[in-house]
Amino acid sequence: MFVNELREGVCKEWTQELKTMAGFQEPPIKKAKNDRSVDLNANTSQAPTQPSPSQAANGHLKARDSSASFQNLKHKNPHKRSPQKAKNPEHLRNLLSQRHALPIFPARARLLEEFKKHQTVIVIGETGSGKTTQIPQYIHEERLDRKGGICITQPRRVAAISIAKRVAEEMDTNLGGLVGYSVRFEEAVCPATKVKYVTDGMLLREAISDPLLSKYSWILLDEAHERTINTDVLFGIVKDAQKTRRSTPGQDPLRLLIMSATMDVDHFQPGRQHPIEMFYAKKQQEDYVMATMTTVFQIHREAPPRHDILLFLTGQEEIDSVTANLRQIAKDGSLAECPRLRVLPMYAALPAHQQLDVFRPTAEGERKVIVSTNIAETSITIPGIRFVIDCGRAKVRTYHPGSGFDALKVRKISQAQAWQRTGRAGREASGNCYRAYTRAEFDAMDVNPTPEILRSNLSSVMLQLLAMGIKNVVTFDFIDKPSAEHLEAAMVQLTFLGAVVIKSDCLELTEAGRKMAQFPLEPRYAKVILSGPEHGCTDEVLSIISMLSSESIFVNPAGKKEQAAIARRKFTSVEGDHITLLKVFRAFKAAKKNKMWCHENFLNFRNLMYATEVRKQLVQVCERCGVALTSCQQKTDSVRRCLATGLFTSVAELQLDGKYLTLDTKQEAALHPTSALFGGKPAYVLFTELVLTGKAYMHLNSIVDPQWLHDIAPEYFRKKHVKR
DNA sequence: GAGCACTGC
Repeated sequence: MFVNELREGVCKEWTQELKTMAGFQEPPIKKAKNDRSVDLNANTSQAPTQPSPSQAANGHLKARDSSASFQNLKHKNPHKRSPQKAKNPEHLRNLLSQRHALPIFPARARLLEEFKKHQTVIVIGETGSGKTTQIPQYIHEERLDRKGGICITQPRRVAAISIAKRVAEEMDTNLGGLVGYSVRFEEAVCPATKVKYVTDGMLLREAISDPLLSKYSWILLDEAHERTINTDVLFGIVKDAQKTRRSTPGQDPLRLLIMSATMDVDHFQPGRQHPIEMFYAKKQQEDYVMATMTTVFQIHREAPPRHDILLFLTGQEEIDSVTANLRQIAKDGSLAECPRLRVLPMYAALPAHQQLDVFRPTAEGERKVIVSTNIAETSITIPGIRFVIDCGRAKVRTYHPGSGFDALKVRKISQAQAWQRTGRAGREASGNCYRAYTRAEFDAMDVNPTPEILRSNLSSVMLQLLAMGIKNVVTFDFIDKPSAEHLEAAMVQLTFLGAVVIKSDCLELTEAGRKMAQFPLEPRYAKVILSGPEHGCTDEVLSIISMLSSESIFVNPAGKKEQAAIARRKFTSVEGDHITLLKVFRAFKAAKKNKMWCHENFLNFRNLMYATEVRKQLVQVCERCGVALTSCQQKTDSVRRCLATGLFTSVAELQLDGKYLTLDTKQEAALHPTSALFGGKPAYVLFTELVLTGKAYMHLNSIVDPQWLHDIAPEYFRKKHVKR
């Protein structure tokens, strides 16, 4: 490709809109309320976090943050003081004045009044308004928590921990005393804990053993706008518990606060955001990759050096090819007058040192162009960006119940994501954002991304709901109801696994199902563990499933592919990937969990340590459920047989033409090139995951014996005409 | 012969 082609490119005309996007005299972005209409029952009200009459009339308020003290709370704990210093009266006075300066403070009395009047209250205010740290304290100060504690959920672990630390400090108590937290693998609580910050997943676990959440008199679901699958499910659970407690004599009422931020203010906070000029494509672009590349050079010709560009594209392949093209074109003579162009790719699979390259400051007379996936949308912040170019698309993983596929497809992003990308241009100074789509296309985008619960396999959710005593999952109060097909598929899977039986049109949990729900795992993996004693290999399957719960174990550094392949061969098993993982785990243990050993063997130390933690927890659940910890040592075919008890609906059969068809839904599928079985042609393979990318690939596969399949589920496999 | 990105129990 040549510069001339780009000069004549399709996207050189832009319409300019929204002169300044983030001025904050007026909220710059007019959007629909970000939270979905939350079903308000009769005794529900919406309380503003600031008693401004005009905004109160609007039903909710976008509080403005005048103090910057909380803004980075999510990312780091800003209080690295010694505990002794907390007793320092001056420090305490300082903390108190900070609390009083928060936007939420003037609304304190009004909020408490609403809390006393209504059992469910929705509080909308931006991050930094103080709702997460202050509201629990207000409730405690008013002694409204006498009959039970306050539990505040967070979608992320770090947030739960760091906010608990801050609140303990403000309340001048030790963390783990009056104020505590509880996340997986880590907690700081005691019987006297009244204010507890937890991850949403943690509270969901708690609800399995105590569906009425009887320890608490207050549940605060924070960051509800993020619509994580756990917060969504909790919403229904808590409402259910509230109803039951209300109608049960002797039960204390359960009070529910839904706390949500609106995306616009949340992501464009004063002090963190400079004005951004917006540009839309004048007409619809046929080739968005080409359009964005054209724009790079338009900017490059005009903008001063060190005004860096962040270009959002969808995936690794696209990014690598665009990076190569841009580097090639940058050598063109007509660009001699321009700053030197440094083009850098950015995506999760990139080796760590290459990822770090994007953070290196731009040199004098140079310009950086970062070509990134949506990893740069939220997860990382790159300094120096003055221009954002947005292709308007991203890859989204969606589960398809009909075929059992997880599809990884390029889709239009939502308006909320588009604004998130835009915001990346104005972190340090005023910036510009070029959208490679028209204003009309933008308007046609969804306001928010599809909630996770509508894109997921629901078998875990359904098992959890049943374990909490929710009889009819179909009538459960979902904020967004999953389709009948999704619910049906989960029901079928749970039936196959022997977790439920259908009795008089209702699902009933079996004894095995009740045990399966105890495991923090997908039901099919829990089933494998329950089958452990029968096959004498609990120990082995625990290791394998812990490894499957972890991120990738193998490291593939660029330039050392050969050595990595040699190292990997030591662990590779002809039986497949599961036994390969088992061999790695055993070797890791034998090497005494040594970091250097991992490095030498191209294994990811952190992820192996994580697997070790998961395994420890699973062992505890086994002990609690009476699952015997048997071991088969070298009899690895028992291990594979055991795996098949939970994964038997994920089997593919070799056809005469050398391709594989899944037995369940007759989909064509191929062994993934990273599989230990790749290149071989076993008659039957068991796969862990089926992902549709270029084509349908089976990930993490093992050889299975068809006879085992008939032993495990005779009727199912007779129908599938599997030869023994 | 191929890998969107997170989070969580």
